[in-house]
Amino acid sequence: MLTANSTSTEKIREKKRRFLAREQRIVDAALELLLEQGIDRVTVSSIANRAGIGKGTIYKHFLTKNEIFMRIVLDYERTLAENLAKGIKEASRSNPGAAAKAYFQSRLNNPALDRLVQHLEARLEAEQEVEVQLKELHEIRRSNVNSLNAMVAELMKDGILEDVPPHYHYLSCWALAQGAVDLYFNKTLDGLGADDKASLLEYIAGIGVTMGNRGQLGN
Amino acid sequence: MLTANSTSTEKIREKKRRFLAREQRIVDAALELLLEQGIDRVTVSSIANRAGIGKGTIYKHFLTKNEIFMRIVLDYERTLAENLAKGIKEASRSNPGAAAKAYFQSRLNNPALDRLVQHLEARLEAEQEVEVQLKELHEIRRSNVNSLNAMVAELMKDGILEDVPPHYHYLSCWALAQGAVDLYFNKTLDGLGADDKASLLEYIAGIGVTMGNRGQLGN
Amino acid sequence: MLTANSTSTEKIREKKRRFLAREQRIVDAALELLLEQGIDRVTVSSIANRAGIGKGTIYKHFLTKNEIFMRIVLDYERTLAENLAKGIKEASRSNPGAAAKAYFQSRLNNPALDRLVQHLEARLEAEQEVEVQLKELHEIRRSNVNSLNAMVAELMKDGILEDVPPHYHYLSCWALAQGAVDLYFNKTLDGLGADDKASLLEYIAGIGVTMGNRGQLGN
Amino acid sequence: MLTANSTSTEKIREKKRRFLAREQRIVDAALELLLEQGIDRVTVSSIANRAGIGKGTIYKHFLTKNEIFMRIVLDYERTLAENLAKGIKEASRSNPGAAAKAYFQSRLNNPALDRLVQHLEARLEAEQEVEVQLKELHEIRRSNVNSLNAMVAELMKDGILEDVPPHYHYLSCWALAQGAVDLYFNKTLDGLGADDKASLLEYIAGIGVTMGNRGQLGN
DNA sequence: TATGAATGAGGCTTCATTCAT
DNA sequence: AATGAATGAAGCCTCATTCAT
Repeated sequence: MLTANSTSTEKIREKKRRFLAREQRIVDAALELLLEQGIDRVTVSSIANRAGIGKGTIYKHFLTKNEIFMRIVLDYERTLAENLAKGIKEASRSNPGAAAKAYFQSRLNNPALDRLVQHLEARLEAEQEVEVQLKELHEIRRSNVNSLNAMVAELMKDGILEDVPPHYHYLSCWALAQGAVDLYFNKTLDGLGADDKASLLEYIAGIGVTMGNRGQLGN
Repeated sequence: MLTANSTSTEKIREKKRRFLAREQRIVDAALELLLEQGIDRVTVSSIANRAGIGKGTIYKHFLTKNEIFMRIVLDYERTLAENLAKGIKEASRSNPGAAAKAYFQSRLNNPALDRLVQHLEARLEAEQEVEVQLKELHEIRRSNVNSLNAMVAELMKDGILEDVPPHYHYLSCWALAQGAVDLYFNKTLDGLGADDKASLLEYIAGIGVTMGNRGQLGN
Repeated sequence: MLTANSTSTEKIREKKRRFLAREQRIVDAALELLLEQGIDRVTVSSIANRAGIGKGTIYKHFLTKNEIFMRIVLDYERTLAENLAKGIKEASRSNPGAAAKAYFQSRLNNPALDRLVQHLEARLEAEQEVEVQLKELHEIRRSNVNSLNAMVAELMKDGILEDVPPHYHYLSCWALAQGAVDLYFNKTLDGLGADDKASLLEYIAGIGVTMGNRGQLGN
Repeated sequence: MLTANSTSTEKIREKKRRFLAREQRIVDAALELLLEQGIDRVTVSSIANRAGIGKGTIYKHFLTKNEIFMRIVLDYERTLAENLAKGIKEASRSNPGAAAKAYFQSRLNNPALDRLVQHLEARLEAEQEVEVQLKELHEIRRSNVNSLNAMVAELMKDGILEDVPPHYHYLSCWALAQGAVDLYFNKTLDGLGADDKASLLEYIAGIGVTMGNRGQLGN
């Protein structure tokens, strides 16, 4: 009996595992295609093809095409939140820029992906069919915002940061990251070599990490 | 004959004038709709309706729908270039941030429009049908780049700016502006009041105007 | 000027005429196919093919496929209402069954069509997309009902009809007609010859015309 | 051996019993859903869910979805035939309307079901995949027809019924019942209260039971 | 010259049926 | 034997573009 039971449990688990693996395959296939061909050119059919499954199977995992896209956005935002959380933990008097650094690294690490996610979100933000997930997205961000507010308040109390409303600091940071990503893909930069591009991003990240610092001015 | 000729010339001119006026009406209508309803919801039909002309007439002015969008992008970029040119002219030892300020003002003046143009460009950059206009767009930017390079080199020679490759300066500026716009529309910020939002943008613009300044460092 | 004007007016009229003619072609094509192949087998594509037009053209005339079907139902009901109205006008002491006769003739004249319309209505009555038209349909019927109530009340006052609620009379009539149509298509009757079928319908119509009559009993 | 054998036989019987029970569960589930949601909205999946079994299992019992529907139609027709047979047995000089009464009661007892079955049959009558069952359906009806013919002939001989072809009598009856059911569900009647509706059906049934009677005429 | 009706490629989604476990 | 994940045919609808008037 015991054996039979555990076998059956295992089977169910195995099934679930495979189901989730396939779901991931769908998301991965979609992501690949989005990066390769652009949002407009990705169809449900092409995703299914790339994932090596039938078109109908996709709809066992996602209610609509937009839900797949939304999933990509949420996954990205969650990873970002994790990295940011780590950075916030490290941030301290001796290392006040840790959070900003973590944030920049996370986003500029794969600029193409970051930019894709931005554009996906822009398209999804008007679709009611993903309203729920959009709320979840904003929830994740709100939670980050709270952590950041706390951290920044601390740094300001220590005189490390300029005394402006806390969110000014990290929102500027965010803006710079966002812009850096767009910059990365701007065709006007195509004249620059890859090395030069990388240095540029580093330079910008440097601005992001120190901007608003009192330290720059003082000691 | 002379009278007749001049009359006929006038007629032709009048015709041209009206033709151009209508073309502008199309572009204006498209822009209105894009801002009101989002890129995905704007159809050629709706543009024609809003412009008060027939759908077919649009195709006397533009070969494709994307050309209308491209036109909006180009118009925007040209205005931006003009404002930047003015700023560059004003920039000097006593007012080193004039260019950056002009740039930020121009873009953050109407963030919705700036963001729209960014997204339009993102969608158009893979379309061959507007290849020519895309080149023109990059040409405008390249020309700005040259002016900026000259200006920045001057400021660096005067010790006002950090000694990094010149384009680092204005590209950072660009990135920050780009990001500020995205920030402005991020749903997570919906908690902030309009006043607070405006202050934030000002704060960011302030960073943009001074970032890279030696002054900060060297006191 | 006058000529030009009248010509232009004519042109517009001609256009409208052709537009409506095409709309009718769509409806006719749909009706043909529905009768030939059954509701389930009729697709928008097949309607377009039969009508000799493109698939997209259909959507210039109807918002959805169901609207075409609804149109057929409404057209039928309107014709029925007209015929009934004529019958009601003719109904009198000396010819009390005129309305019933008109009604039966109208419906049993083309039983296949009548049955189709019944089935179409059954399928459409749950679709919100034709809610408005459904209301219109019920409006037409309600209006018939009022006329009938008046007529029946008159006949009852004259002692020609049994003294039951007025609507009992015509609703029985309706029921019988409805049933006669179904009967006509019942495969079990396939053994009967066409002549016999026709006689049967006549017999049933006879019942319909006289049922509820006092005259039969008392004269 | 004997015991073992009988046990094995029992087991097989038990198996069959359970198999049939499940088959009935499927049919019941389908019927429930059809009545609740309408034909178009019932899917094989939903039937399986409601029956509490897997989708695949349904295909151990029925070759196609339409076969389930066909089964419902046949079951209904068989019940109807039984009730009619009882009515025919009771029909006599002193109670000539027994058959008609039985028929009306059977059909008007649950109008929703009756109407559903009509619509199911209409959809199935063109499907070859249920050709065999359709023949069976018609066979049941033909058998009824023979009994009815005999009965009506008897009543006519006794001068109770009008002297028209025998099938005229019961087919009129059928038609009226069919129509009464449709009537019951017609949205135009929604103004009537439930009581009034019931009275109406009774009135119609009354017509059905006596129509064609000589008694009416001959007083 | 301006028009807008006509077009049809192409996208998304549903669901009856199959089949490996 | 029962299951339900996978399948893909088939249908509806949109909209950029064309072209006859």
